[in-house]
Amino acid sequence: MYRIKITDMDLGQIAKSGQCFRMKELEQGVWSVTAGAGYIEAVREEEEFLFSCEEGEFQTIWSHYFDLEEDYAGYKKRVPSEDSYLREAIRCGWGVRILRQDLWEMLVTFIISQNNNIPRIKGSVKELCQRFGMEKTGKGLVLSSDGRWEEVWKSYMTFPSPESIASAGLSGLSGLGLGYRDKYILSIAESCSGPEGKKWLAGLKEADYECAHAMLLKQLGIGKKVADCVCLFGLHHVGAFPVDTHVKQILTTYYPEGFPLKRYEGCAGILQQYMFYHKINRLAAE
DNA sequence: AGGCAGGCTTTCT
DNA sequence: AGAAAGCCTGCC
Repeated sequence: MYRIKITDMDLGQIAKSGQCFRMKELEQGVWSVTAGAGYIEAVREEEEFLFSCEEGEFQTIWSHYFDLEEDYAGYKKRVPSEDSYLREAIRCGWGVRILRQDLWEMLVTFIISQNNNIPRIKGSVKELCQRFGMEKTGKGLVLSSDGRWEEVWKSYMTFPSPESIASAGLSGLSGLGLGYRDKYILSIAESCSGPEGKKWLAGLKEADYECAHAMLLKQLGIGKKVADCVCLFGLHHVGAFPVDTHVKQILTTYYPEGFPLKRYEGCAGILQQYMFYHKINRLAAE
């Protein structure tokens, strides 16, 4: 186990921020996270977090995954008090961070997300992993009878590879609740399969934001919005600013003169996450 | 060329 | 019924 103090992070808020669809609360504030890198569970203990891994693994994998190198307090300071809407959104979603998730997984999940609702997206992603992922074991946390946290082995499903989805074919993708998006998923799986696919993914990672966005737009089923989500959540181009139906409503309501993208250059995507979180969680939180 | 209407699967509110 | 982290096609 590893204990560490982390500021500007709340796992419940991250789970409800619409950027990841496989995080879940097990019990008593214990969160399970399945990433390309593996599996971990975490719980908050006042100022600190307790993770179900050793320090070495945390430093090499999870510190990066939770984006701990980034200064979120610094991002927040860039929003002036005059911008009362964004100040309120940040107050509401103070613990949201942009996770460093797997690029391939972000491609699939954000294609699924189009014209869709979050419960259904989660269902499709879960079914996809159940059907085509691999079963692995990783360490989790349990509270022992004397009130101490202990590590236990748990089993989890990995996110399926491009090849496993591609070989399933269209018929293999039925019953997952993908709807008309099934052909988009098959297409992106084919694009990412084999040596050619690996090369394309590697090139995407190398590219800057403009170039990556253009590469993504060439894929079937990826438009401007999904491309921006992949740039933001899969490539960590935090200047990307996905405009979906919720953000569109926010912009017309609070920024009728236009959102000051210039002022927030280089961090618009992070602010977009606070806005999105506030929009879909404000009612439940009040 | 660039913009717009209509259609698309299915679930949730 | 209308909306949901939209995109594709065909038409102008």
